[in-house]
Amino acid sequence: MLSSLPPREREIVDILYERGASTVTEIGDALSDALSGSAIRAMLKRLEAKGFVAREASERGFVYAPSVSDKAARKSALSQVVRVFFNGSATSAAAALLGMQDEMTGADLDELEKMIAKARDGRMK
Amino acid sequence: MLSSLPPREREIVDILYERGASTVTEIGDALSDALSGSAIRAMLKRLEAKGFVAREASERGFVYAPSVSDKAARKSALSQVVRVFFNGSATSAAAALLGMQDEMTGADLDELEKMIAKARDGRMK
DNA sequence: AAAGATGCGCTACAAATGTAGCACGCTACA
DNA sequence: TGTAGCGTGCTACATTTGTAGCGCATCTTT
Repeated sequence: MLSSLPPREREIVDILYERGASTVTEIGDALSDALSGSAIRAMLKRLEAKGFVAREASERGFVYAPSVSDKAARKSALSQVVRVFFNGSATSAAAALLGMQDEMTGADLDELEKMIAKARDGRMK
Repeated sequence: MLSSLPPREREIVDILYERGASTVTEIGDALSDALSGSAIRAMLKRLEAKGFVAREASERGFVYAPSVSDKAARKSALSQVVRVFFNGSATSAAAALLGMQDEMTGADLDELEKMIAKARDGRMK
């Protein structure tokens, strides 16, 4: 599980999920505080050993990417938050999301409504 | 920030948010793998030093609780996930929540719709 | 081809984390 | 009234993290 990673390693995989496959240099730029390249590489090596990231050679050196699918990682992260902070209620979580209005446009709301309708359809079998 | 905690400490504060104020023994029970009481106490001590938990004496010994408000913690956790996994789109995140249907009842969906309507009202000022 | 840049993988090491053991004080109850 | 049980606070120690430095290839650029 992602949440079982130490802070720095965690930060790095987060960056990887956030911006997709990246090189060491790119990761360095995205990092909250500047680290030496070798430090980053050492982290990545551990992450690789633990099976959280995979790397692939390319022109500009190695590019690193999370080895757990975005989908799975999302789901895991979400259920984690739902369980810990919302007493297991996905609804409450969604409601809280709604509350963060600044991050939601009117169009977003429309779309969400559609999804609800759809979910409702799916549910009545 | 919570996410900057090492795995075990993280697990402990999660437990605290999940079940509210708890004693060392209760935390021990909730832990994924059994730890000695003193180990847990050492963790809590560090957490306390870092300002993440506060303790209060009571009949049955000390009870520990998160010192960051649930509300703030929720918000922080949520934006974290939204940023990392949903490209900053709260909507997408909410949609994903919808997708986890097993965790949503029909009544939940109704309620959500109401909240959307409300959010829409709030937005057109 | 000399002289910089890059990018890479060690190795090394300080600091933080994870955990247990010990000794102490306060019940409770045989 | 001693002894068995908790809950507590050290202290100590093994492991894991976090980070930098060095030396080696490449790739550029004169």
